[in-house]
Order: sequence, then C-alpha cells, then structure tokens
Amino acid sequence: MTAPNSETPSPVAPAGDFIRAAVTEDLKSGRFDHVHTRFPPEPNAYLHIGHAKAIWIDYGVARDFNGLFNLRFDDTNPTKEEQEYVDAIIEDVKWVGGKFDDRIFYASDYFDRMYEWAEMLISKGVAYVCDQTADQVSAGRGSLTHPGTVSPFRNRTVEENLDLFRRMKAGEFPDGSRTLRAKIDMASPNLNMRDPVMYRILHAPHHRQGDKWAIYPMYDWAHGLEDSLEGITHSLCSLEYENHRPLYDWFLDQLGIYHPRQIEFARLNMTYTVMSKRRLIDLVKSGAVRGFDDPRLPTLAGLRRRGYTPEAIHDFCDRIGIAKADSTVDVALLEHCLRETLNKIAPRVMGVLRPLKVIIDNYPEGQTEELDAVNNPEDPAAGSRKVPFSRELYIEREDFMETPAPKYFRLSVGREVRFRYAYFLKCVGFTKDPATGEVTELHCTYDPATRGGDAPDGRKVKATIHWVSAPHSLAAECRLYDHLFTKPDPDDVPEGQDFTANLNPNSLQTLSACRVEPSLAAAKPGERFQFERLGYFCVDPDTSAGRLVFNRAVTLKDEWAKIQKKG
RNA sequence: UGGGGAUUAGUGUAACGGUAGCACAACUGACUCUGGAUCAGUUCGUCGGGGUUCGAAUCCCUGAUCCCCAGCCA
Repeated sequence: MTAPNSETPSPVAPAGDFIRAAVTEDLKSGRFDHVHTRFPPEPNAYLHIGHAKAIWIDYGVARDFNGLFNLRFDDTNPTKEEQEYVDAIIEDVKWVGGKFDDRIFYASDYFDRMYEWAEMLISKGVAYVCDQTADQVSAGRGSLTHPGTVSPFRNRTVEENLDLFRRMKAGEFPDGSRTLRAKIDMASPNLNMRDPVMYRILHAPHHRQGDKWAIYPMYDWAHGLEDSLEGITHSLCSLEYENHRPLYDWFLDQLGIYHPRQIEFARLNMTYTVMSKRRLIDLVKSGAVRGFDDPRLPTLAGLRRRGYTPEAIHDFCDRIGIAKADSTVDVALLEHCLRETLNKIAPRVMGVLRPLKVIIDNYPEGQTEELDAVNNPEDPAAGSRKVPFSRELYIEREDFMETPAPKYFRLSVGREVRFRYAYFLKCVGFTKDPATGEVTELHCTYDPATRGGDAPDGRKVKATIHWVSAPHSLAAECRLYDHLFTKPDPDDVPEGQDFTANLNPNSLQTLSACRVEPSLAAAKPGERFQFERLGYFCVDPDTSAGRLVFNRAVTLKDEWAKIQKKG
C-alpha cells in the first residue's frame, strides 16, 4: 500500500458549536483544505479567564481538525506594550494548554511587509496621506446617523502621497501631524469604513523594534495582514470585531492576498468579578488586591496561585460553550470544575484553621501513636500515611458548641464523636476565659477499643471531625478567599458610584494561627491538598523555610453551612 | 431618526420542520470514618403578537428588549 495520506479522511466534524460547524463547512466546500488558527494578544496586560476561553477555542479548533495554532503578539502600539507582558503571556498560554510549539510570532516582525503593502495601496489610489488633526478627523467622521465629510487631502496625487508617506516613515513629521488613510466611503453606515486610519506617526521606541519606526500600523490594517502572512484559515475573535469584518475583508481584497475568514464569538463574563483590562489594572494600582497574581483575581496568574489546575479550566471552557449571545457565566460553575478536578487528585490531609485545644484526660501523658490515614479515598493508588496522635490535640473551634444547635452533630459536653482515623472521643467538660467568655480548652475521654475509628460493639457516632496532634502539628497561615465583589454584577451600584463600591471587604481573610499535620512539612509552593472537611488548599509562594502559607482554592460543599443559613 | 449582532429554566448551552435535552445552581432522599465524594429523584424554560404547516424554538410578517460601533486603542 502506498500513499496512505491520499486516503486520510478529513477530520470528522466535531460540530459541537457554530464555529466548528463553519470550519467543517469550509473544509467541505473547499474554501480551505486545512485549519490554522491563532491567539493574538496585545502585550499590554495579564491574561484572564476570558482569554483562557478564547485560547481554548482558538487552540481547540485547530486541535480538533488536526490543524496548527499560533501564538502571535499584536504589538502594534509601542506606547502601551512591554516585554514584561510578553513573558507573562507566554507562560500563561503554555500553562493553560494552548500548544503553539515554536510558532510564536510578533506583528512587529511584519512591519516591513505591511509598509510595502501600504505603498501598494497608495499606488493603487486607495490610500492617502491626510494632514488633518485628530480632532478634524474625528469631526469629519460624522455621527452614527449622519455621513462623514471628505478630507480636503483625499485627492492628493499618488506621487505626493508616496513622497509624504515615505517622509512619515523617515520621521520627518511630528507625532499626530499626519496619517495614512484608506480611501473607502465617508458615507458608509459602518463608521469603520469611513476612511479609516492605517498608520499614525509615533516617535516611540518599540519593545522589539527599538527606534526603527516612526509610524505604526493600526489594528484594522495590520490584523488581516498578520493572519494572511501566517496562513491563518480561521481568524477567531470576539463580537466587537463584527463591525470590523468588512474592513478586514476590504484590505485583503484590495491587496489580492491570501484571505483568512474571520468569525466572531461572545467573550466570557462571570458573576462576582470583572474582566476588563482597565478594571483589573485599577484594582491592582489602587491596592484593592495585591498584584496581578492575587488569588482573588480572574487572571490566569491569580487562578494559578489560588490553586486552579489547567484541567479545571479546560473543563470549564468545555462546559460554557460557544455562542454569539452576550452572557454571564455563574462563577459557581468554575468552582464546581475545580472541585471535581481536585477531588480526584488532591491528597487528603488534616489541618485546623481555628484551633481549640483538646485534652484527653484518660490518655497516658507523653504517649504518642502513629495512626493510618488514607491519602485519597478516590484514588487507592495514592496509598496511606501515618498521622501522630497524642494526649493533646487541636480541633476546629466550630466543631464544638457549648449549647448545640438543632441538627448540630458535632461535639458538646456529653457527646461522642469520631476523630478521623483515630478514636471515639467524648467531651466531658471545658474551660472558659472568664474575661471574654471564650472557650479555651476541651476535656475529653477516649475509648481505647475504638482505635482506627470503629467501635467493636457496633455503636455509631453522628459525626467525624478532623484534628491534629498539638505537639506534632506545624504552624501555618491560611488565606481564605471569597468573591471579590459582593454582587453578582459589580456594576449594580447606586447612581454616581462605580464598581469599586461593591468590593467585598471580606474577600480575603488571613488566619495566621492554623495548625496542620506534620506530613506537610515538605510541601512545596503550587502543591494542592484537600484539608479534610474544609476545602482545597494550595501552597503559596510566600511559603519559606519554617513558614507554611496556604491559599484556600475553594471550599468543599458544606451541607451544615446551608442548614445554618436557613436558620 | 444609521449600521452590525443577539434573545430557549435562576445561569450557561443543545435541539437545524417531528417527544424542548444537558450541565451548574436550588430542593428531596439514600449512602458514608470528610455534613466531602457517590447515587436516586424534584422544581423551573422557547421575548410578545400574528401567519404558513398535519406539526414551529426552528420558516414568514410584525413588534419589544439587550449588546457593539463616532481612538491617530486593540
């Protein structure tokens, strides 16, 4: 058998969404014979979960059709862009699973070719140098309901345009003094077609090109050329570019060069957070959060620090779907995806957030024993570990109630509960700080016959609680996070206020007196654990020798919390 | 009073003239050495009004509402 490739069937359409359906159709009709997509961020901000959605669409479409995927920096505006962002974006795209291999490109590398093409359009008589000021251009554009007026410079000769444009490039003119414009239609109902600016004069050093250029291309002019040069088949972007598609097509058609297809989809919005670059920057600059990797932010750096895995984000992106209607996804879905992912892989461990000392009156002083604890009930291969037990323990303050509420199954005087993997313990008394009324110490007795957690007489307990051995436990700081905003829609504010009025003052709670089991001594930043009954925690980079810091990524579902809420 | 998009349970998304489905959320219950996980179940929907058709979320007409566009930003 020879030439097996001639028999290779075109990939079967995973037509799950309208984009894949369109791509399938293009392959079928012969408009394209392969698929090549790209993710084109401007390096002027950190990526967020909305970008993850875009990446997962761009990359996912290429993957599903056995195509290729490029990472391309749309670095056409040197006044806003920085290398720092380039580096951060590369890391984030890789982390979130967009596989671009070595296909990392920069729009700025195409500036020479773009320039040549611009001269071509000038020669063709469909582009001209305009001497109007920014204000004049703006005024001449007309309004949504009224046509624009033609620029007095619109009918310069090709020679004059060429000369002026070359001198613009040579840096002879000051910023803002002239532009190169496409000659299209000042009366078009689509304002983007009213002689859009192709180049502006900017005497600004570019982070990659240095001082080479005094003129820089505008998005509309540049983007289609970038796609064309890279052989992109499907240029996927968000809805606001729908109005720009006629212009995207116009430039490519005027040039007569390879013509990709632009398809738009709705960007991601999520409850209880904000997604715009400007707002994210505001939050960081104002100190509302600690940086772009603050675990409360929807940035990929923030989610990563919080404890999110790429798999959880993939799952999320797969579930939210792709459509053209503006929508706001419930952040609870993202959290659900994280729980589901971490439930399968996170080792279980015991940690106490708000410690309450327990003394076992009938347990021999100075004795220690090692008890077996399962590492992950969802994964037998994860094995087990030894956990030390002794006369003095710490339990969660909220696992004891002086006067137990209805449906409260945990400890109170006279009640017996199971200490996970250890013994049945019965509370026999407690001490209180007379000044504050705070419970300071619990006294319990244990039943030696229940070692391991089961009673030979078959008696049951209604609750199992977690604990750590006081002398063996490690000190830790835990950072508990809540939504950054108190309302699903941060813009839901009284007249005259902005979204910052809805900032949640309790979005971060730092608990610095936590105690965790000794097996955590060697935990490394980025490692994730389930603290039994509490949630999933991720070791923070602030961790240093002798100082463990954890971020709570997400809580476990909490039936008791619901009961309490209902009153 | 311009142009371009959109509208299906609380939220997100399927159904492409033939039983409106799935997921999250919410609520029941079972089970449980995590009030976790798991399992079983319940509640809840086609923007309005006409029309075509045996049959309409889907086609036609007509309204309504929402989003985007007047950067030398992307």
